[in-house]
Amino acid sequence: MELDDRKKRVLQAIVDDYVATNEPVGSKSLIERHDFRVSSATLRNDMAELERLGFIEKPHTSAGRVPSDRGYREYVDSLMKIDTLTEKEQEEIESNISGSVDEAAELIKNATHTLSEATGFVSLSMSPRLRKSFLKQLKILMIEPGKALVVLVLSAGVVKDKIVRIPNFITDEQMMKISGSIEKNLTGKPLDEITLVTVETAARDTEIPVPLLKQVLYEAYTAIKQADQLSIYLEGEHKMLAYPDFSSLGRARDLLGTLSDSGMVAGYVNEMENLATSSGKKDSYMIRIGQEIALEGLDDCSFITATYNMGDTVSGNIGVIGPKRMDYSRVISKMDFVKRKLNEELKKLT
Amino acid sequence: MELDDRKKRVLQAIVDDYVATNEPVGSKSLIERHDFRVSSATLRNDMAELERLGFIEKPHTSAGRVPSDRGYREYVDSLMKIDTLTEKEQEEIESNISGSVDEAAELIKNATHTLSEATGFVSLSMSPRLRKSFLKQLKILMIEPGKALVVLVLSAGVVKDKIVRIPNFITDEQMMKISGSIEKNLTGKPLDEITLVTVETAARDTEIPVPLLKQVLYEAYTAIKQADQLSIYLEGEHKMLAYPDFSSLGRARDLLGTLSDSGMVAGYVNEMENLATSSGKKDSYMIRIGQEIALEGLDDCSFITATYNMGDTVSGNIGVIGPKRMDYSRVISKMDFVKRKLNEELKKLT
DNA sequence: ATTAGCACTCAACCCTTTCGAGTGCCAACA
DNA sequence: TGTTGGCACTCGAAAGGGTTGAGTGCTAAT
Repeated sequence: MELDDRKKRVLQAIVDDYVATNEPVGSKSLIERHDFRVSSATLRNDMAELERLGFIEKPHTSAGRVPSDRGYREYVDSLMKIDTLTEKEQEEIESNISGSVDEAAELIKNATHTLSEATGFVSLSMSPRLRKSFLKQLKILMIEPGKALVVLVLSAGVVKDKIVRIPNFITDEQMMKISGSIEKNLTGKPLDEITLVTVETAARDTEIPVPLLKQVLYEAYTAIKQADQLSIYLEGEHKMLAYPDFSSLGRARDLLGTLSDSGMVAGYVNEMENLATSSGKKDSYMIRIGQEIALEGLDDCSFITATYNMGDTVSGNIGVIGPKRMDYSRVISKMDFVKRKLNEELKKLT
Repeated sequence: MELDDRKKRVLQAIVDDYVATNEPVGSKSLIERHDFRVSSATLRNDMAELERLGFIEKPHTSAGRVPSDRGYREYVDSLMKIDTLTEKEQEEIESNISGSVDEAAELIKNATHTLSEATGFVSLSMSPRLRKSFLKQLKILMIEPGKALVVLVLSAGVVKDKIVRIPNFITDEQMMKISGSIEKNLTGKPLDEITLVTVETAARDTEIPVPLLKQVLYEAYTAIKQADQLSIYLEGEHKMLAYPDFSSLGRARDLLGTLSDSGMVAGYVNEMENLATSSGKKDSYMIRIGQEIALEGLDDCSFITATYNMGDTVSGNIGVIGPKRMDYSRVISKMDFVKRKLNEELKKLT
């Protein structure tokens, strides 16, 4: 069921035109805009065929054709050619991302912001998946009686901390001992190999009374687990309102409603990432179109993600959500460029 | 130019009805819904007068009346009666805010979330203004050569940290000395009294080579200043789309566009707070209506803020942004309750 | 000061008409 | 067999026109 050459061109032209004009495209206007050397009637036949195959559809009987999800899919998979950014576009992105930033989190935020600005769409980033990063330091600072700060330094230069409750009468010195022995025994271990048991055995030979010890260890453990938690950063939601695709209040509300549930979006991105990783087919970017996205209200959107890297074992995602009627080529090339720059900058931090 | 009694009642009724129905209210329907003991013609006269005075206006010649900004102002200033929350409402809020949370930031976020849920509007919180809080601890942790973590513990239990660059060859011991003497000399000082000079003099008598010292001190200083920076947290923007007041795409876009510029909103809130503080008239809450709000796109909104407290010297704001056609009484009482609960919980943390 | 009555206004709604881009299909053609 | 011109048909969008009804201001009487 391969499409013949002209049909491919027709589908490509339909997507291009529809993206550009937001009007269903008809056989006649196709002829006008493109140099097909055939008549409109011929195209009509081709279009009827494309419709039969499910690549395009008509909003109503007497309107032009519009690409279906499958049509877009075919387009991004084999028809579009990724274009390259102009010098100016590159510079613009570059100047926004680089800059003297000392924390990875901020850098990633910058990149996300830049991505949203550059594409005009919603952009997002997932915090790095730290479960494969390893512990470099663990300190517990006494803040006041009953309260301490657990500070974790992880590979890839990430620092996390958490305020925890501790027994009131524990001394500074005891705390040093505990954190010292946790640190000594767990340094170099990936986070996902650290369990409550590992923490407990790590601190076994400090001579602290067990009940005291237990609570501290438990809190240290939760601090470690918390560091491992994913978070998501979303930006530019309001930009979606500018696109006619969401000019119906209802659609816009559904969309923004879903996006506002950042936990849900994060879960979805994560799931997709896991799926892609485990299935082995790891492209440089990943596209979900329309109904392929298992999130309510995103039926008219496409969701494009890429993976950034921090060191060898740690990675996260950045992504863009826009109307599925988008200029995929531009968006992908921009995202790719942002990703590359981000990777470069992240490398500098380590 | 005091309004006579009946005119007050008329204005009040108009606001109430308009808030409830979102339809311009006419003399006849006023009579039906309220127990005025006069005829519609009389009300028409009153309404004409209220319009002349600028409290109400007509969308078009032959429609009913709608409160003007000034009308709402009069309403909130002297007509409305704040109602009390039902047990159930109270419980709902209470259960959402309390809970075992160890960090103030998280608590405030919870409160903001609750506020948005309870009102159905956009809610926001400003981070505590820490300039009046004082330094309790300052530690500098070496992370790796050239990189350190400055950890500040402030009064009111707030902890801030920042990764900074330091000279490569500085030793652990030297660092201890530096942070030790900064801490010793600055502990107890309010943040806003700490300047680069104070920091430098604080560490004067460590025997570290000056160039090294200078950079570390500078970084410590920036870390302190950064802790002092305000940030804002906004939630529930998408909820505004549910209100007919923003059913025009244009208005909705302007509104969400402005709200997405969180720096701008933060600046505005801060400015208002300063103004209120300096002018001395410190109410338990503060209302800005429609055009009174100096932010683009919020012409149809009202902006209500209150102040929460962390300890004696530190405070911040929580607030609600909703359509100006809102049930002020309910919103205010809810916000007030959230504020009180938040204050209670914050107290528990210290 | 209040009221009944009346003429007037104007957005909202509904109905109809017109318009035109686009379609499917067919018969003719290379 | 693929391509083409021609033609009848479809149907949403836009434009026009009439009706409705809630609401108003004004006036004269109470």
